[in-house]
Amino acid sequence: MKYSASKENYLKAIFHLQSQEGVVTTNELAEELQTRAASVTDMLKKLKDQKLLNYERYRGFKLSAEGRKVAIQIIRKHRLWEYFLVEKLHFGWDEVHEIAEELEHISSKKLIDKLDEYLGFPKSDPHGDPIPDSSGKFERVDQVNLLDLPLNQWAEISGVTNQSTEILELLRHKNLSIGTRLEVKKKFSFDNSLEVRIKSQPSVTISEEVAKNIFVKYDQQN
Amino acid sequence: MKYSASKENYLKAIFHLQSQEGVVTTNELAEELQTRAASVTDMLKKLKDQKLLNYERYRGFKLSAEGRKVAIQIIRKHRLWEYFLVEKLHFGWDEVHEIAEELEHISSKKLIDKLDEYLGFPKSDPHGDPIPDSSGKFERVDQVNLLDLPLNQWAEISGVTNQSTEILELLRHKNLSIGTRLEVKKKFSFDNSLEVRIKSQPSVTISEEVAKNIFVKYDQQN
DNA sequence: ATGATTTTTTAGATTTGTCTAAATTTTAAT
DNA sequence: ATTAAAATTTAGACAAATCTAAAAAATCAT
Repeated sequence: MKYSASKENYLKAIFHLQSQEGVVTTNELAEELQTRAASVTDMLKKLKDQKLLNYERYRGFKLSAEGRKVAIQIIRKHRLWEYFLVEKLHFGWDEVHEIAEELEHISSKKLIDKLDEYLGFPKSDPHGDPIPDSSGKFERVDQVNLLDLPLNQWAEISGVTNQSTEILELLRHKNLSIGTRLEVKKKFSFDNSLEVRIKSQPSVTISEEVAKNIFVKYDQQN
Repeated sequence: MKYSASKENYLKAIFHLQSQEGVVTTNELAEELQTRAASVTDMLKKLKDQKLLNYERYRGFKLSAEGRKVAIQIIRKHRLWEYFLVEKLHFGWDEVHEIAEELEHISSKKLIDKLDEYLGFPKSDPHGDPIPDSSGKFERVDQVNLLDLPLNQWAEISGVTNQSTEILELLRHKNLSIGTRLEVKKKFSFDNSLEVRIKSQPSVTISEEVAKNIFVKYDQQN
């Protein structure tokens, strides 16, 4: 079965939202997709007709098994292309999201499997997110939000959720990227900002707004 | 400026047709794009409004300078992707056309320039067609149609125009591909079929229908 | 050169995905 | 338990790209 780019974007967005909230609402999805609630309702009906979605009007919705399968394949494509762009074409990891948004809709399954092989079956993309394998399985990484990292606990940045150019620019400026090891030295309860120390560098301040989007993995070494 | 995939396909098709005939007609283009003449007329008006086309009703049409520029960039993308698929992902050269038809509509200019660099600025694609450079210039290859190759003249296959799966399958079966050296041993005027000899292999027969689509370069060595 | 044929265009519909404005349903507050 | 507010859906419209059927223009054949 082949779906339009628009439908694929809906499925992907619902997948992301439901993994945070369980069930998704119309307004949430409209916000995520930068569109109007009425447009979302229209599309929900179509997705339901195609049995990609469990949806009762006014009741919220979540993907069907089939819808989930399709969404995961789109995510697989997105992340493999991002990996390709960074590792092979030497794009900065903050430049690749938009391009991958287009590439993820190329339909050939054979293409994506060959690309996967060519890249050496990578397990995570340049933002630290896991890449599903050909059958749709992917590792759940045990990452924790930077806001929840205990003081003086060394950890490694493993992912950034909000992939806007703006946040990525900010992180780059502060010398933070996937793989950077850091510890939280202080938390200010007034504005929930953090003071973060990077090995062998002066510490930097990070707002709650930014920290919310940073996920880290505990670091064994230290 | 960004154009829809559909418009890009029209521009590309017009480019190809006008390079053979000078001026293009509605029916020709409808045939090429497997659509109806009425649909073509509709689109011609839009392309004219966007100044991509010189078109007067009932009079035929050709690309404007701008339309030509856009078409060449699409062709550049198509051929670079084909090269990538064959050289890096190890697709057969007869499998890549369809996939490249999708990839050619990815919009990022930076992507395509980086891809070009990554591939080592190739001058021609796996079908032997020249790849325009970043500024739109490309080599005119001095190729001749196989039907026009004199008897007993060694030459090398440099291109195949009709890139349907069917013809490529047939060629593969007869051990013919880009780069194959051959000479025409006999021409049968009854059906314009050819008997062709490949170095160190028994000769094969090729119908006019197939030969029409094969272009060759004269071979110095022999 | 004029009537027949072919080509091209127009008119009007259809599909997909979107929108605004209005109506309906749910939820929240008193 | 009502009512006010918020969320969601429906109704109706629009743009892009396509289609069929009919009309108009160009070309061909005698």
